[in-house]
Amino acid sequence: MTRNKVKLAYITGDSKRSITFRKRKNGIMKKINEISTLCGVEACAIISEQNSPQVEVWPSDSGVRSVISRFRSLPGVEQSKKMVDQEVFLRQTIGKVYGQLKKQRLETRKKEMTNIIDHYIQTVEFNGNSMSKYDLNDFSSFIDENLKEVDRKMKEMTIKDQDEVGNEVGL
Amino acid sequence: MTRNKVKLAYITGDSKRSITFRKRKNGIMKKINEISTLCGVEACAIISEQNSPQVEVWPSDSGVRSVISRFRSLPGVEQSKKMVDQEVFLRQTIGKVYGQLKKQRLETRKKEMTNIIDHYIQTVEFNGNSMSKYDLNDFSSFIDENLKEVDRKMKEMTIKDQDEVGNEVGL
DNA sequence: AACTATTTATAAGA
DNA sequence: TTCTTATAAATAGTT
Repeated sequence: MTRNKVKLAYITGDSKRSITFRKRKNGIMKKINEISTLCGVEACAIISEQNSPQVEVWPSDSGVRSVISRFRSLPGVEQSKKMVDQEVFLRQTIGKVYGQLKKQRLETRKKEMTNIIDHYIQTVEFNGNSMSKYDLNDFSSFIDENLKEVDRKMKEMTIKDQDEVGNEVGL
Repeated sequence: MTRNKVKLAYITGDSKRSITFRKRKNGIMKKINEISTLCGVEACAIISEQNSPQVEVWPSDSGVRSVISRFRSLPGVEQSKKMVDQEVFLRQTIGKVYGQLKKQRLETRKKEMTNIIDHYIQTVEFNGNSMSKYDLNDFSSFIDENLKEVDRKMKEMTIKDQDEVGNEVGL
């Protein structure tokens, strides 16, 4: 897709395939986060590791998801209108405490993800095979990359602007 | 991301959000298929519909996935080498019978997806809520779009070349 | 891991 | 809604 157009077929070169896998997996995870934030929907991707039964799950932010989920369970509300309010409120709240949360966020998110993945592993049979193994390594690197960008942006801004940063990074 | 740069925050306009949702969902599904084909991995995305508990699952082709899955369960093989052979064989075989399958493919794929979704719904609790409803409408439109492209390409080619088409469409 | 030349995705507009 | 098009984003090959 760039220096050359790539033919849509299995990449036989191990090194080339690994690089493509890592790049594209990150791209998909980014887009999962984006559609979740932009459209207020729950979304995740499940991508197996190469040459192993290990499975990678990328959930959208679990806090946002659980709020949306609880909101949806309210009986008889005008959901589409209220959802907007809920979202606005959620983002403002997150923005206000963002400074405090920043340092703890990496560890917290890892734990959330571990819980979510455990939940899947306990309950999902994927493609007919029970999932019994998983790997958090790639989550970590993806998170690290995102946090770097967030930290850079935070340095340029005042406290007053931080709820906007919260939005930008899809928190 | 194009005529204007879009801010990563919830889109409050219903119409705009719907359009973005549909476009981006298709984009993600396309990329899921691509990474699956390019890297020989199992992949799927689970995206909820807006304002509803309905869930959309886009599996990579279930036939390919089950073959890969069975291959992986073989004990003590050099998986990375054999996987290449397996993939090549799989693609050639699919290519050879592609002409025959073409007409039945839409219906078959819908059934496969129904089965997969049913499997998820029976076994997954998603975000703490049991998933009990789903919607195949968007699958149909996505499939229809793809089939259109496939059919167009098929008309330009001889039987001899069809295994290549099989590759191109990620079959 | 970082860099760019290109391809691809997509927001607006028709 | 579908198509078009200008621009943003993703990414293949390279360093």
